[in-house]
Amino acid sequence: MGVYIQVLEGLLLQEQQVISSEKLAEQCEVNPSQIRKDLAYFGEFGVRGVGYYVSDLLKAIKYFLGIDRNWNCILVGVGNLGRALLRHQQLAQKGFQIQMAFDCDPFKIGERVAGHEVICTRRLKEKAQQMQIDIGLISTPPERAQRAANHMMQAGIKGIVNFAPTRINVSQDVIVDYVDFSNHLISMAFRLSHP
Amino acid sequence: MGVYIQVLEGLLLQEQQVISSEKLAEQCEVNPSQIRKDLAYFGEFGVRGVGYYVSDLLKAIKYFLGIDRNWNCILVGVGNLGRALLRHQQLAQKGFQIQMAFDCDPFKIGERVAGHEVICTRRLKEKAQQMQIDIGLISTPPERAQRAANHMMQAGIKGIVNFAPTRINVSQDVIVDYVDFSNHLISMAFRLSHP
DNA sequence: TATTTTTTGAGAAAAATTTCACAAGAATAA
DNA sequence: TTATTCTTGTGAAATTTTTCTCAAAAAATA
Repeated sequence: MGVYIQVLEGLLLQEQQVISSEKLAEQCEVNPSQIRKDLAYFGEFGVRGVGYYVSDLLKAIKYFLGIDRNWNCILVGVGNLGRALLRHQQLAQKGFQIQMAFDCDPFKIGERVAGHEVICTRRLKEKAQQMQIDIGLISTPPERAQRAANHMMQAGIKGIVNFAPTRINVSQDVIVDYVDFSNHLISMAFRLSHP
Repeated sequence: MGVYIQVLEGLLLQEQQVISSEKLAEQCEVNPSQIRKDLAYFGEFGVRGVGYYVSDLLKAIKYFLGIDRNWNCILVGVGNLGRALLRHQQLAQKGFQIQMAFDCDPFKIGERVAGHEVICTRRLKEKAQQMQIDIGLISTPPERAQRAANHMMQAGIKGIVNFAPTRINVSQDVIVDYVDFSNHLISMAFRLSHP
């Protein structure tokens, strides 16, 4: 689904107004039927004999995915990855704005990174509740991920994206998504060794 | 599959020698049958009535996935994400060693990042061929990703992990894997808006 | 206007994945 | 030794996902 947005935004930039499922499929490297099924899932957006209107389709997808608005995020763990996330343009552009950055290292607290002052993690609840925070990003070392998650839960955050390479335990009403680059490299190693 | 490794390494650290598919499933948040099917795929590693020997299982999985050895990697694009990848301990620990870093920005060329001197991307072919490079990582802005991929293909690299949020075109014998964090945040936004 | 071409939407078919259910092997207890 | 308990490996069943196929709608052409 994210691929569709990526490709459609590219088309918009090239000022292409209409695209068929076949052409879109080519660029996304999937089957045309797949695309039609996916898009039909949230309404009839195509026009038979014509294709899909790029701009309308993009709006519809974004609305459907819930990214037609801003999502307030906070980040815990201002290491290398944390800094990369804080400076990442792409996220803010897509409406995922990292509003605050936390770390428990006294040497980092007070430092400014990409326009944010690094705050002590213990002040997370207090600080995060001043603003409605939707999503928490964890980029701590694995051994501190659970504590970061606990702080986030105490602040009432219901969505956690965990970049630390470890599982975390959360209450039932909290959604966790795991991101681990090593998995991609492992998958690559596997594919290269089984030609 | 990557989850299994993560959890098993945790168990190894806790010096737990044996684990049942049920317990492993619990920690990996999957179905026990799933685990047994997956593991049975590359041989009979369990012992009925007992479970799986953590250390043996880990070795077997790593062998099967092709990560029982080192993989030489290079990176193109020394921006924020590139720096985070260069400094990322996890990757090197898993045997994915980033041997060289390239960038086309004259201000970055010559700079040292995590023990690597940043080299001009035009010298990629020449430099990479001095050592057998297995995998190329792209962490450039999207508009430079294709060029980075071309350089990698010219150097004979057959596996590309693309962190830039754009599709790239490669010859048939090259494997590409796409990594895009925004997709994870999009998926989170979707799940939070459809409770 | 009628015919041909294009392309969607959706039901049917096919393929892949996940889960169930249980025989069989291994350990423990009686 | 024999019975009981545990837990794997695997064929069958269920579910999900993907692909195929084609009627129907829209545009282009004659």
